Amino acid sequence: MKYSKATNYALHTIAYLGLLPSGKAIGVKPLAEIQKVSPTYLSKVLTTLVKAGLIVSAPGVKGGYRLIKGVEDITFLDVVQAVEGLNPLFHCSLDNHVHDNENCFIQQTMNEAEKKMEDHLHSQTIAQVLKKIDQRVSDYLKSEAG
Amino acid sequence: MKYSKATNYALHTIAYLGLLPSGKAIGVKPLAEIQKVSPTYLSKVLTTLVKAGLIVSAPGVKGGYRLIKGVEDITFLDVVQAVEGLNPLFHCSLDNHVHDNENCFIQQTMNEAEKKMEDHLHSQTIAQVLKKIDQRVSDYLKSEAG
DNA sequence: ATATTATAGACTCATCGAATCTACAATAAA
DNA sequence: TTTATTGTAGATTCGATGAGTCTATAATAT
Ligand code: SF4
Ligand code: SF4
Repeated sequence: MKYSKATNYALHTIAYLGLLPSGKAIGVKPLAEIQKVSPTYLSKVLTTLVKAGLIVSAPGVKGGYRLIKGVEDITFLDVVQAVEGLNPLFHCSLDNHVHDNENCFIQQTMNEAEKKMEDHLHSQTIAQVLKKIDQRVSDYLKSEAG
Repeated sequence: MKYSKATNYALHTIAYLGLLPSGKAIGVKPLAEIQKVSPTYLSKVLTTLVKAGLIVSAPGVKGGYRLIKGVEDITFLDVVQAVEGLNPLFHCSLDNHVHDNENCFIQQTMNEAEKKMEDHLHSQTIAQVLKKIDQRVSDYLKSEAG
């Protein structure tokens, strides 16, 4: 079990967008170049973020992607769920309702555990990334922006 | 991202073993029958639990699987990690060490979140499953034991 | 109009979960 | 010691899905 690469790309892209001057958009090409991924694929990932309401996109010459909300209002959970979806990590194997799913302690425990993880992801914002990010990372991202 | 079916089988099997009289072993066939999975595949899953030190196996006529420790000493985390492994859910995409991995807030946050989940899984034991398990489940398991 | 940029869909490829099959090793009971 | 029983290991298969490519299309600023 592991997070998809798409989640990785999404998190990094959001952080990168947070470094831009407010309201400024940037195309997928430089974003893809930094992360060493193909533009078309990254675009596909970013489109899911658009649909999730985290960023907006605009075609055309001065188009690209930009944040909607401030980075202090975007949580890790927002990004992770936008990419990974909302299905629980653990799912009961029995389709037939032999068991009382409501009161099943196995499901309950597994879901509670997942919730703990989600709670933490919800408590951390992208703003904190930009604050605490290692200076070298910031410099690197800025230099790659060209 | 989701837990494998193997984790599901493992959790249920451990719970089932916990229902047996102390020290008694049971073969893979009834275990597989209850969970509607092939014996050979379940055996493969259980072998990983053997290697993880959660259960012991014995070949031969009166052989089978049985628990080593009491159910109050087996945590969800034990079972989950035995099957899913120890690799973190999130892994940095950059091989080259352009960034300071130690201080990266993205990795840090994702790993902390995973740890929250693990902490909860560590706090819950199989004993609690057997205590809180819905009576119908218990009855079902026992009846299937034949 | 035209260059630029995002989007959508079909498609490919590799990986991995899930499972099967078979051969083999170990053990208790006869 | 033989024999039936049971777990183990390896090779192999199958399908789903993550990851990515390619191409065509739509939208927009200049
Ligand atoms: S014990 Fe819980 S998780 Fe397992 S089959 Fe029953 S309801 Fe599902
Ligand atoms: S920002 Fe963190 S997770 Fe991303 S590439 Fe750098 S070290 Fe890795």
